[in-house]
Amino acid sequence: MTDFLKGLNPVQHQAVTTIAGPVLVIAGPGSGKTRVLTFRIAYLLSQGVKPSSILALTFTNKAAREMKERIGHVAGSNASRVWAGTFHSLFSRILRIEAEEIGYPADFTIYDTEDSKSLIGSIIKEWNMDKEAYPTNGIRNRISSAKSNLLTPKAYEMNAEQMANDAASRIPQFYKIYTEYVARCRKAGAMDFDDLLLQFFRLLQEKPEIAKKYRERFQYVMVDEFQDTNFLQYGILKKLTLYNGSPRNICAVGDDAQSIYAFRGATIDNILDFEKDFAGLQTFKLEQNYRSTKHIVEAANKVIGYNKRQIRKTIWTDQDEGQKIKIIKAINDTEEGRRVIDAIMELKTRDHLPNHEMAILYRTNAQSRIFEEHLRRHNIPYKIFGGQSFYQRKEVKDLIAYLRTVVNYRDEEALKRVINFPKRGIGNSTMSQMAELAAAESITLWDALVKAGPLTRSGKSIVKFIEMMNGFREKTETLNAYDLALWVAKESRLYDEYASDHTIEGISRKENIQALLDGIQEFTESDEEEYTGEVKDKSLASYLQNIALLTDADEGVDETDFVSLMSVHAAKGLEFLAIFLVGLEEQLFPSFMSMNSQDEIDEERRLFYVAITRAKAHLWLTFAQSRYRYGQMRYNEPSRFLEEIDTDNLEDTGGMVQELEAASTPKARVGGAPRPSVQVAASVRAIDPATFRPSPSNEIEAGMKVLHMKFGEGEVMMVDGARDNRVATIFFKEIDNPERRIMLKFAKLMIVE
DNA sequence: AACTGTCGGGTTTTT
DNA sequence: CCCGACAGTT
Repeated sequence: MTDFLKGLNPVQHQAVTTIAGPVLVIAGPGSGKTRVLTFRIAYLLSQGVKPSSILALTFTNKAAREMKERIGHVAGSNASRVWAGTFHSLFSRILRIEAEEIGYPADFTIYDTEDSKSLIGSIIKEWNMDKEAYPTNGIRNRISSAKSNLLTPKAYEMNAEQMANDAASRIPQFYKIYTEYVARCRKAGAMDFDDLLLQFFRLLQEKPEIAKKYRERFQYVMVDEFQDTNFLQYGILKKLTLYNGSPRNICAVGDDAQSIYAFRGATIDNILDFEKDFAGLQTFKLEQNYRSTKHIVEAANKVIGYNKRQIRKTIWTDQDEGQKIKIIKAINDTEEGRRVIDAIMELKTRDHLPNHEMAILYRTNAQSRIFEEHLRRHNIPYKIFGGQSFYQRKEVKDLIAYLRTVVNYRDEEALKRVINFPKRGIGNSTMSQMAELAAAESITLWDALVKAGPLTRSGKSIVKFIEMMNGFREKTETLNAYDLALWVAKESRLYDEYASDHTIEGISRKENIQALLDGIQEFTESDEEEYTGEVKDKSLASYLQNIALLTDADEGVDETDFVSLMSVHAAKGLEFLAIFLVGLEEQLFPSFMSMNSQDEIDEERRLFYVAITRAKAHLWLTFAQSRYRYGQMRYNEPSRFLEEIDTDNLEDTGGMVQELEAASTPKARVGGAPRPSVQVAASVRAIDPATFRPSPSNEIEAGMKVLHMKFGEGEVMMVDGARDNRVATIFFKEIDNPERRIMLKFAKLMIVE
């Protein structure tokens, strides 16, 4: 019955079979984390736990799907009835049932980021506020973070610290926008992404009998990637598992070293608080890495050692040394692409690696283009994950907006999107009037349109539009989701609008509309809920709520053997035989947006750690000396993270190792003697990256005092070599082995005097 | 109301 | 470079 446990190592075994009470599993990369999670569920099932009383929360749909599939392998058909899915998807499903309890319609719509920004933009415009001072993006982030910290608009206004902060940031009106935003979402019968968590929290908080229902139902709660949970998500977990008489069966799995969503409010404080909140917590550390070879594991350990705050653990492997990590230095971004594809071709022909064992990872999605071009040129099948998802394309959103308006006439953002597309003579000035009317009479935008009637020239168009939409609404009674969507696409003239466009873009738009319709049809035909295994609600409203949470278009790829291209964030949790981590340059990785504090740099470093630990056997690190950015050629230095890898783990090709060594390690050692490890003494005072401005290398001369980010203050003893090859001997008094030879081309030094 | 051209700004990671 | 916002024109 529990034969499947045999393949586990002792710690894994304990983590799987300790099912009573709170459990924390700290799981290093490649340590069999997913295995532990899935086996744990299988073990619960084997012990007679009902599948529907297990709640398994993940962060991505992909992770959830994979988990269910793997439970299926171990536990059979029971697996499909386990509630396994993302926080957002599972809670939205519950909210759909319970929404009316907290004043939302069951057919509430979900505002995506674009809708939220658009709504904030409208508010700022309607109130004639300065949009320089109140940028929609920043306001949205602030609202999101307020919600994630359980600060309601009222609590926000009462919070002196927040208000002082806003005053100092010259956005004293922020709380008013926040208040209005929340009111407008409510009026529109809409929840944004954060609401899916926040409203569920409120439900548990304010409705004891409902809280009781879900507490009784979810006897076993499991959370994957616990390091990425925010305050609100942890709050929900506590609501579900901490109450009088609770069995407190909660199991959190995570790795502080892989926390990469701090920018979104995730905090590893949750891991630290977990111990305090759940007395008797049992902690298991999975430290053996089964994924990668020694060179990769050693490099990863070395790099992450530069981070300050972390939970102590030792990741080790008993695998072979394996191949050393290869570095590619390219002249520019085009050459970087070419050389990565050359390496891919070599892996294919010489090592016979299939495409699906190779991935190109980058910091920003925008970097994918060049690799795409080269792959296409070589006829290598590839798939890009992330980036603009199918459901975010204009034409797809247009049709969805029609459907949203049909389902929920209060949905203001959807209404604004469709009212004059295709053009029907209802322009901006009319809509501004309507918005004013709606505000003045406290009615919805839709009701304002109805009320306006045929008073002006545009009024006739409005009446026609309303009649059309009402016609659609009546059809919901008789048509299924697919037939209705088809009817709407045709009747609204949206389909014709795209079909009459014969440019390449237009054709692809039409195809996307078609693909969306196909997707709706598929939805109406399958019977089981993907994440809960329950009988599916096939209404149009249910469909819309479903797709609002999808990011990757799960379009079936014709090819099954493709090279994967994705951001490092998207790669979390995955593994490949060969990884190409590209664009390793200062400003890009670490990103210039995240160089303002030590904490931000540390998060970038964790991201780098996540990236390199995806590789099982082959790892390439590449950088370009120049690349196009905002239409201009930019020159960047190699990423600091390259210097942080021990040169012993790097393959010596093209002189790269010497260059990096010169940049960051002591003078060349003799023969094969063990080299002193590059330990930075703890006494080096922290240098604030914000004020650190490297001086041009050609200005550095003997006798100067300089600052180095890692080594602190130093005195230049001498400089030898010429132009590009100038090497300085510098005495850094704050570190062990104070005398360092540094290749000026690579080092970042700031002249002090 | 709709279309056209110009200007200036931003520019990360994701449910 | 690639958007979107805006002003000016039809």
